[in-house]
Amino acid sequence: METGGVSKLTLGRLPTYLSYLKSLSEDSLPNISAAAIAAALGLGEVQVRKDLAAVSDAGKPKVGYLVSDLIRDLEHFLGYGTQNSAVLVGVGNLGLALLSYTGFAEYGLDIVAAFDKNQALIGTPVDGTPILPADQLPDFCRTHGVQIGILTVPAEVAQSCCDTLVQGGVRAIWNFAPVHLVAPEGVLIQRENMASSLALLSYHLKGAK
Amino acid sequence: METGGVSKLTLGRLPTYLSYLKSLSEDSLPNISAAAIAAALGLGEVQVRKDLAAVSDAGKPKVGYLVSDLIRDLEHFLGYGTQNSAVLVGVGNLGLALLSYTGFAEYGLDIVAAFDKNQALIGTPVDGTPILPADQLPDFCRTHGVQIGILTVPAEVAQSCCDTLVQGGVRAIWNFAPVHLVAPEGVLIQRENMASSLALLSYHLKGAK
DNA sequence: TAGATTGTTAATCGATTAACAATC
DNA sequence: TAGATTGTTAATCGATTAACAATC
Repeated sequence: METGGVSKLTLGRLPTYLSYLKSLSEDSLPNISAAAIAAALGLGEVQVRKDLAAVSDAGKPKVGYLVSDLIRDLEHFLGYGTQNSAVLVGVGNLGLALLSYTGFAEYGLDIVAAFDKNQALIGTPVDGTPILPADQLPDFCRTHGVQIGILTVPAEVAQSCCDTLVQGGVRAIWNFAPVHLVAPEGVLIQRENMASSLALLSYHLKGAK
Repeated sequence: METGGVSKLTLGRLPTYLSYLKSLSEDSLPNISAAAIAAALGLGEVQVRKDLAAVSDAGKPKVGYLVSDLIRDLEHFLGYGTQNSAVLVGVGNLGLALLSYTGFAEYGLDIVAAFDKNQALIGTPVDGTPILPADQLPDFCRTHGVQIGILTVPAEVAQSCCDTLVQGGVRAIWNFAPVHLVAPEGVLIQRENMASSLALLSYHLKGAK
């Protein structure tokens, strides 16, 4: 998959830099070196420099980076200025949690509606987000130009929900269901694989006796 | 970090194989080939074979794998038979969602208690899990031999909660807070980086015009 | 036996790291 | 100027893939 000169791994680290820099911005020092960032985040110095060089030319020898400029460049590169509208499909426990999480706006994500097939849930908005019947999903996406679908449905129905989202013109899908999804060329499937994380935890404990 | 001959990436794929095989087990065919698994999961054939070879010797030329044997070997390797007790710290939206998610038991994870500093939450169990005051955290972990800590607290307090967990003898931490945590040698920090996923989604959309 | 499928050894690819050059 | 720090070019490392050998 092409990401325009920036590797997926680099791209995945950029939000970490950004959030670290933001946590710093109250502090008085206007500048920071790549070495300092690396130390704070437990990364290699050269890696940090290479990552940042791909995104910003605000670095000055001897001085380092101006924190505010670097924040601006990272936000611009990540597209956090422009909001992407999203729909959430599947208002179970996890879906509810994501709906009521207020931090997504900061990442340019705007959840405009949620969908569920359970009639009992429909009509009562969660934190201001309306919950609509599942059969309105494709029309809603088309009408509102929704670009992102968040899938928090059971594994068994994830693929069919994915298909419906694609029908509706959605071009990126954040999949929390523990299954592999198939979608046409041009539609990004980003899987949040919690089982994978759990495996790493569990294996570490097993190995450590 | 050592994982005993199996790379982190391989290890991360094993739960995917396992869950796919389980979804298959109702079907009548007792055998499956690595090629079929690869096709279903969108992976390379050789990669699947290599991953499975690290975990099982149930593969037979011409026949493939006996699904039930492969499931057994994967579960054994991942340690899903032995339950690991865990505590959850921070009963906000995400914490609540994880508490009420019933699927973790399948992965050998047993959340035995949750902790919060908010008095209003304490005392009322969520789905059978008691919520206790934060100051009892280290003692509880020691007394109950808790091995895993799940951190769903705000970024600002994540490091200090992490330290408390380590004090309590916890040896693996699943961190949902958007910060880098520092812990002593031997304590695994597994970060669930949602911001990273969002960056990939957002960047894909930006690139696709 | 022939062929399908596994498992392994060697080649490729991509990301990280190390060494160096550039510059404020 | 000297030194700190950036940015880049080359070397290393690890994972994936391709080619092959083994075997039921």
